[in-house]
Amino acid sequence: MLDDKSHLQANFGYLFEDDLINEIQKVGIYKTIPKNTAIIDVGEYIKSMPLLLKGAIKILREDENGEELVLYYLEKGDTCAMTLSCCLGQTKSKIAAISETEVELILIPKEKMGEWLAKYKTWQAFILQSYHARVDELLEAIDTIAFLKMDERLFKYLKDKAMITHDDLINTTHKEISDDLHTSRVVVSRLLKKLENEGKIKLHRNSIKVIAL
DNA sequence: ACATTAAGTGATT
DNA sequence: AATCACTTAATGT
Repeated sequence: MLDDKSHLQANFGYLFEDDLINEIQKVGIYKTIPKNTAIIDVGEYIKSMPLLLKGAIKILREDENGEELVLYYLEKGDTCAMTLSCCLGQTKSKIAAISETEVELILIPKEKMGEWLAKYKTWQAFILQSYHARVDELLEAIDTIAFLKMDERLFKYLKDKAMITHDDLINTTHKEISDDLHTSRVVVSRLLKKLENEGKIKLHRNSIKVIAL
């Protein structure tokens, strides 16, 4: 097993005091999750809150038919705002989460949430800041859907994806992209072709190289 | 060689 | 921008 204390300190040490770090280490459950794994599904009850140490998680809205739409990504140092409201309100999750890369995280039992809010100022600040950041990202997602045309959305999607994986070579299919953007594969293929002709990307089977970052 | 899956394209709404 | 219908290309068995 890896030394999770040092991981914790590296990612959250500048935010939390030692006491809190120690307590997190004591009650938190350290987990490694492989790439492309469902972490939370719509309708599930959430029993613990994740602190992301490494990797990226895709957060998406999903309806009962499995129709989906990507909202935003979580990266290291983040936590999921939905779990905050779910933990406090005891409601079912209204979003789904899938690991985009291999992910390392620490699960905090939900009982500790409220306790730490009162006990540690740094925890309170972290939760508030995190909530704020997620709301901002949600607004950005809404703007993207409402004001950007499909071709712009697609290019933004590719850039975001390259960003979070730190790799300009994206391994995915047109079908997967169309699912994430909630459009059809044919549309994605056409627009990707256009982007390639504009010299912004290079297409291969099962992968896309982003050129204009 | 054949089947399967990914990607490209014209035509229509 | 979505859908249909079809083609072509790549890959697995």
